Amino acid sequence: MPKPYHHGDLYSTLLLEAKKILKNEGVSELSIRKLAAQVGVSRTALYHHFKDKNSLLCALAESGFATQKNALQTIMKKEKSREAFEEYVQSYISFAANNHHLYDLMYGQLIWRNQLQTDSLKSASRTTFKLWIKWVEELQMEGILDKENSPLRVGQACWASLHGFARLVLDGIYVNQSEIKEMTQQISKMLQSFPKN
Amino acid sequence: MPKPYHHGDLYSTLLLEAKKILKNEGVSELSIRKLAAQVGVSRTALYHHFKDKNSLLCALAESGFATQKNALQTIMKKEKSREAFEEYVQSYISFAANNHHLYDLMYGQLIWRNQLQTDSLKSASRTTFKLWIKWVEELQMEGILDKENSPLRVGQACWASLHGFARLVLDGIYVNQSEIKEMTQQISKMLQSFPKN
DNA sequence: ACGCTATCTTGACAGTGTCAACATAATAAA
DNA sequence: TTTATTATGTTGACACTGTCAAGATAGCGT
Repeated sequence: MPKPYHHGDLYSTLLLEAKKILKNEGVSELSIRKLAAQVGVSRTALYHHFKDKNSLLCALAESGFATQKNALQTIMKKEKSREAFEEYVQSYISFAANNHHLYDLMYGQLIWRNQLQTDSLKSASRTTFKLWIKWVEELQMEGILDKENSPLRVGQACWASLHGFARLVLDGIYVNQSEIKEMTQQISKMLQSFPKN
Repeated sequence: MPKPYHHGDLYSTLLLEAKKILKNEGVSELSIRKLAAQVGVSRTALYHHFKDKNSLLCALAESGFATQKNALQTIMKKEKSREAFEEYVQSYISFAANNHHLYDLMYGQLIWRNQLQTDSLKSASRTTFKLWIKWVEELQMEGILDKENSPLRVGQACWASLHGFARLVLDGIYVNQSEIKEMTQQISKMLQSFPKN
């Protein structure tokens, strides 16, 4: 039986296969033509399901925000403690390390520079960020994070630090694996607020 | 008089013109063919002066590390104070903001991922980093930065925060200009160590 | 059965980096 | 000074890339 002219569920298949390529080879190796070949479809079939390559990348990034949001939600159910905060910091860096190329996509210039985000991606990332700020506020009330500044400010500052460290690790500027865990702990401590006396 | 077959100083001219394109249009718009056309030379003339495109990009990044090193050197001559530290934080973010695409190149994955750096670039960046660590040590001795950890660790952690914030600004994730200065101050404060009682 | 629309295909175009082969100029050796 | 060598610049070609236009095929509602 020859393969049918219509694929049936090309949208999902493309996303799935694109995820594989992204995970294994990185965004630089994710070309539309290669993806199409791997799925067994012509070069331009994708354009009936995604506006362009950017839309595909946005869809991939969006799924990343969903998993990050889930991770946040589960940790927010736990007791608010310094240990929980460190655990989150640890998991944030782990997520970045284990999803190298996806993280690039989620927070990299490829999509964000020049505001190329899909509306759908915008709202997904905003939702995740808002949840993060909410948790920061809760931790502030517990005295774990600095109370002197607004949840938004503290959340932004903490996230900047996490993101910066993640980037340095991912970009190969910090490479020593044993250092990384140690440094993660230190950053976690550095971000916390401790009683002054 | 027709233009001579040999350019005379093509290496410098290529670097200069590449810098212009990088500054005005970004690395994504810096193509070898466009650069060659702009200089008035054939597409492949560059290959007699640079091994490949990556080498050209490394050379550009290298010049960035030189200016960052100079900035560090001048501020290190000043009195070691909390104000000096904040000034450096401010200048770091300013450098990133004013040299958008150059900063991308210096710390971005394009060069660092997969260890594509030129030996020359490696040593330039290492020199700048070592100087930074040295200053951190001096600030530790003044009680401005945390003394409990090694200069290397504290320097890495601080730099991660600066880099992270710079990236978020450059990638258009933080855009509000008025917020940026305020946040820079907060990060500067957050990184400093204050007496516990 | 007919027409409409969604889906998929091939052909084409303007880009990209870079290798091979060749042309020209400057420089070192005879 | 002539000759050989090396440095520098040129054109042609190749394998890529994303995406538009036009045409082919299938499914679905009327």
